[in-house]
Amino acid sequence: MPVGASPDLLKKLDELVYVRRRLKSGTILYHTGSHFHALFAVKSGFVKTENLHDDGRVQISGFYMAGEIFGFDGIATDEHMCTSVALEDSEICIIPLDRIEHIGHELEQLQHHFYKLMSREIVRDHTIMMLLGSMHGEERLAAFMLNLSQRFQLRGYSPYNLVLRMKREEIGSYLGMKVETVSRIFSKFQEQGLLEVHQKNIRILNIEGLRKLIGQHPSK
Amino acid sequence: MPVGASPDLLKKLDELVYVRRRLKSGTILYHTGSHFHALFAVKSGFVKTENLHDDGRVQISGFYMAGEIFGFDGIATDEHMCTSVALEDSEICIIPLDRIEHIGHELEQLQHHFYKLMSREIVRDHTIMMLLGSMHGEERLAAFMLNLSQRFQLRGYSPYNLVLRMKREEIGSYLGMKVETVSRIFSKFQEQGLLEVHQKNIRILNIEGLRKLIGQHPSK
DNA sequence: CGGCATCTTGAGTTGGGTCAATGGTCGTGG
DNA sequence: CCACGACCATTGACCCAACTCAAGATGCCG
Repeated sequence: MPVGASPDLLKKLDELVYVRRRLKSGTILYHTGSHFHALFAVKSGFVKTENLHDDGRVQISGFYMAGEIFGFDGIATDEHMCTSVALEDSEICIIPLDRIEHIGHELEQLQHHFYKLMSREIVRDHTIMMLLGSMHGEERLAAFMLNLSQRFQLRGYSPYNLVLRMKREEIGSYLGMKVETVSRIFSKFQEQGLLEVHQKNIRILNIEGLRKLIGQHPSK
Repeated sequence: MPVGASPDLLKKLDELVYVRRRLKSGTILYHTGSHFHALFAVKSGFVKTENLHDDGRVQISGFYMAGEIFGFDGIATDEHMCTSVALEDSEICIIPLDRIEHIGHELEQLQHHFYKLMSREIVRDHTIMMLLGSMHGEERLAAFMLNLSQRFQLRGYSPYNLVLRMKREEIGSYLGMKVETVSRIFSKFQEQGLLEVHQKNIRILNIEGLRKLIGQHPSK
């Protein structure tokens, strides 16, 4: 699920960075319809991207943490097709696409790296589609926690003590369920000794238990 | 939702095509884990891509018709992350990625075209996520029919008389619901005079009605 | 300390799943 | 040309996971 970048690539990215920018929590970086001019790399903090439907429904399509890149949605039509919002005070790097394409022209490997990044985003999306299309609530939340845990570890944080940056409602939107359901499942996981939940602080007590949960009800 | 290519691009693609290949209905073109070596353009016919979970669950992640390109899932790790299957006798073109990258090196516009194609796939996936995460069965099927209609039109077929190439079960897998539910909703749409359903032949009688259906139950 | 947002929990409802039976359609072989 | 069998689609009856509505609980910030 994570869309990350190797340290190697990150070094090269430094040459691409146009500006760094600080975002207050809640800041909208771009929204649906705004002109695409660059990709964004999360330097620190947490960002969500969400798709808004006319009738007011919202679907969160991604959460991005330090080291991850987002904004690929804007390349197709030169207009962003979703909205990105900082979930906490964050710092992001702005990477104009034409610069990638230009430097990629000289540095064939960089071009390939960017194809890989986009492909990874596609694979990640397919994972979410699998989750939304064929898993039960408990499996979805378990998969989500495991994914976060893995990404935290990748970024040098503990894979067991997570601090969620999003609220329950946002988790629900991402996983295709209502706040109440998210809350109930958290409680259930706690009763089962899988997690310890204190607000946004989650401690994973039984990671194997979470793993085994997925694929338990191969019904749906 | 569609991932297509402009006629302009298609012309350039001709230079990239390595081989054409005929596929019998049911042929697997690549499967999860197989080595990635090329992208594929549908010349004629119909192809699906599906993600398989260990426990046997299947999630169809895309349907591709003439003029559309698939296989981007393999770029991330040089291994395909899903399985592609021909839904009817089809003809496809094989486009090695290194050739794209090479020619793209000379022809900057081509490189940009490919970024656009991948971005379009990402945007399409987000649409499906929205559908799976926040729509009811009826809305999903309505959105699916409208999307197919639009793609048929784009390829020069009637947008009203559709011949489905996939079975109900596959529609269900794509839309995150069971065969029976797909069938029930088709029947309901027919009763309401929105569609005329004869097996895989669907006639759209009231396209506006279908559109209005989406966003009707902004609940979920 | 008060006010507001977020989170949790309970009770009742329902959309869509499960299971089971029936009905069509098509391809094959007698 | 018709009969058989395999596969696919439809329909009905029943059930359950997740939704809705409503009430509290908890935590955060001025």
